[in-house]
Amino acid sequence: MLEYIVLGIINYEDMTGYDIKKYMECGICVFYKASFGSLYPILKKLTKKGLVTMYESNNGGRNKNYYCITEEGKKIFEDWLETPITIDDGKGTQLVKIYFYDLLQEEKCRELLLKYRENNEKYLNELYELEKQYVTTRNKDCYYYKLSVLDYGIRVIQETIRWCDDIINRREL
Amino acid sequence: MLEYIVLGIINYEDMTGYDIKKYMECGICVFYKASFGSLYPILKKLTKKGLVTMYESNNGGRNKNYYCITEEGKKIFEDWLETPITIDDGKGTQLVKIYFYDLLQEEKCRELLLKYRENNEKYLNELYELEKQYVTTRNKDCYYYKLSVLDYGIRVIQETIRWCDDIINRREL
DNA sequence: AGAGACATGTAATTAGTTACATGATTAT
DNA sequence: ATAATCATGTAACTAATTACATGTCTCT
Repeated sequence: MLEYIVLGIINYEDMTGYDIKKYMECGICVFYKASFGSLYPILKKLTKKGLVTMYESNNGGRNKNYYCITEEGKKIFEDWLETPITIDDGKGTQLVKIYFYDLLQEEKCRELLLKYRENNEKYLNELYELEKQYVTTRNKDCYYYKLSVLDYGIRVIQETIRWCDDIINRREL
Repeated sequence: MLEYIVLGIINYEDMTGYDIKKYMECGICVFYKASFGSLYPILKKLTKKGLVTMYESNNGGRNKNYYCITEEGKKIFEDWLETPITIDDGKGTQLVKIYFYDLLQEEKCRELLLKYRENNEKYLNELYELEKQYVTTRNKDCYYYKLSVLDYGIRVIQETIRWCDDIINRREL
């Protein structure tokens, strides 16, 4: 996951590892937090794979290692970006893809968002099913927090669907 | 994390690894999904640590490996349960603790939930700050999806706070 | 001179996944 | 009989964290 995020970020602009971390802290952090301990090794790995290249640069000051995406890196990133967003991990980290959706054509974007919305609807129905089972087979009072947790899942998915609708229709946020 | 969930589940009732997985699929799955590849090794690890014990049982049918929590296991689990829920991971997996909150005394429970609510308020303000920076320093149209992602984070936290209020006040869900 | 941010990295560890492998029991 | 579900496990791999280690630059 982080590999793709890194590719996506340096796709906008060449950056150092340190810059990438700072960049992530203004937005992507909502879904994903990176540590230097994962970031630097990933930059080396991507270099070895030929998806990025490194060059040193000293704009007046000290030497810094800048990373730049290669053509192959761009391709790998774009393929990832265009694969549908899955919800089966339950953590929503896949949602980070949407952060980069301004790179997609409007039509593709709409298609992917509608697909994602649809998957959320399906998942929501599964949660409703689970809830129904709880309510009918168990004593409600003993399971207050267990039901609450299910309710939380339902609320988040409901909000996700509303949000999808809003961004698909480009409503004022 | 999964270690504590496993402890929490067999704390209710002795179970096999297979049972634990089934059990998780009715509720906890909202936050956490386990595979057998992680579950079985964890059961062995917990046994080695002395937090659970294993016994074979054949209720008429084939032999199955049942796991039972020890006194020490209970202690470890309860300590984990009573430590405040963190939100800094951004994935919300820590929320799974609430699933087990019926084990806590009402007062402790309320205290932990209020603390969690408070942390969410703080985090929400950080997100508002980020959003403000985006809106003032960048061209809004180029950053539509980046802003959307921030907006999503904000909405989820807002919903989380509402949900906290509802369960603290034991409102009908 | 010292604090704090900038900058890069490694080592040990933790936590988990996927795929594979095997076999028993139950319902149709 | 055969498919589905029950049941247990291992091996190879992936992904990440935390703590450590080092040093530079900028501002006050």
